[in-house]
Amino acid sequence: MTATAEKGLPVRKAGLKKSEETRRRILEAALVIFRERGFASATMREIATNADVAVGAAYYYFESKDAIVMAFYQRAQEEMRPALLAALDRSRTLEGRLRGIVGEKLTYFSSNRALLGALTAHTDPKHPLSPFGEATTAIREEDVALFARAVAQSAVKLPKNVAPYLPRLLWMYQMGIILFWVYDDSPGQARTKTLFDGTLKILLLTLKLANFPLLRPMHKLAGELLAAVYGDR
Amino acid sequence: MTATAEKGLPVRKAGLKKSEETRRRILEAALVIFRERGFASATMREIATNADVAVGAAYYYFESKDAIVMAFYQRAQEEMRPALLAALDRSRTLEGRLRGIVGEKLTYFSSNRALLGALTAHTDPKHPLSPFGEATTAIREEDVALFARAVAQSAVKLPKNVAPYLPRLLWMYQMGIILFWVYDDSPGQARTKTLFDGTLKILLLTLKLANFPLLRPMHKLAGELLAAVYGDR
DNA sequence: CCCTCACTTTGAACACGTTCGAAAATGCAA
DNA sequence: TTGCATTTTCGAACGTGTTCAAAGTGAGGG
Repeated sequence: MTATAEKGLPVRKAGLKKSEETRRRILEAALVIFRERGFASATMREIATNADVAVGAAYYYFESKDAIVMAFYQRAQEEMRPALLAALDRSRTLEGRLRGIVGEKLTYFSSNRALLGALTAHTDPKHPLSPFGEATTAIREEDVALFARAVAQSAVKLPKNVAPYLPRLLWMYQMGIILFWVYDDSPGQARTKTLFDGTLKILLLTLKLANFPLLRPMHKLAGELLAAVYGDR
Repeated sequence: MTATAEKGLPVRKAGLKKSEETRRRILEAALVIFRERGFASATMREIATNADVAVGAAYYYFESKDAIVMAFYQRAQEEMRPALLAALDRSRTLEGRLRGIVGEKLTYFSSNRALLGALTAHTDPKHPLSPFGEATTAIREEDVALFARAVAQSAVKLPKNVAPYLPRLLWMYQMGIILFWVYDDSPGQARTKTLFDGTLKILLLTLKLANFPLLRPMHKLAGELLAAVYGDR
């Protein structure tokens, strides 16, 4: 080890203004190029050049090229927060709230659809950009909490053994919709709208039907399965 | 363009024995290293060295590092074919057949779980290794046909509007199970077994319940949705 | 025997993401 | 101001996947 700073986490004393400016400039330069020519074909050298720094500087502020996308994602999470919370207030029904959440997200990301692809591209939980990995735990949990609130005061009554998993299941569902959207080539991503409308109806119908006695064996199975796979947390 | 051969597709005259031997040697060397240290950290130079050729030769036989994994996948498909067909004959019930198919696959890949991860890691249909992409169309369609046969003479009766999609849905389901298995850290991948058993029960129960009049609105929704999303093919 | 021509093999070279030692800039206490 | 530690910047260098012009190989025809 040398005298170099350890992780790009300045010790916060003075001069934090200027360095934040630089970090911001690099991020912005990167996003412009990402949007223009895609994540893969963007070059760290080019990003650095456009931000008027040397490559090394880019790596002083961002651990890796992936980390830049991650920073974009984190910023998105912060910027979307108010709109998402507002969406919860706008409607009391689960349907309205889910429409609100997913709608807000797709709107927010609409000009960055390809870039979002860099995030959804990795299934492997060990990959730093995977939506299922450790690196994204914080964001994911905040999101799950949002769905928990969406469910909380709405009129959905579920069997006790599946209810605790509903927020996580809804998060998964939302993830699927977004994933589909990212790779949806239809004009205006019309197919995603169809998919969302259709699956949402089915979802709500399923929740309603869940209380019929006929489906009791189903609850039991589902509850046991969820407990086993998710563990106890 | 030079006098170089165009695509690694020899014109078949003489000497095809030797070149196939070389191709095989490269593939084998690569697989050994992939299994030992994973796909990512394996090096084309190392693969070439272990196969007693120069890097260039490796690229003469395989378009890319990814293409080597693809070759592994194609070989797997061929080698598994008899066992999969046998599994269909072994049982007449859908449950038995699904268990057979998934069981055979997981058994076959058990010594290459990490390597399979290189294939399942990519969601993006444009990625050459994505299970959903064009590059894997042939393999995917053969697989879907297998599920079609599995459904064909079994006793499942489904509403006419969803039945045509069942093979593709089952393929998706299987894909999900395999994906879970690839990243399943539990000892002996026990969680995957739990997941498979549980979801399979739910799946079969759903198919049974599908004929109850109560669920008619569900069929309608599902049928319309599937038609819209899958298109007409 | 040697020439031809397609097939095969070679390894230097390229662009990429990333690392790192060192220098420059900055901030602060004396 | 000076001296010193910390933060920031730099860019050459490394290992990677991949490309490509050049050279090697060998079977069949002259």
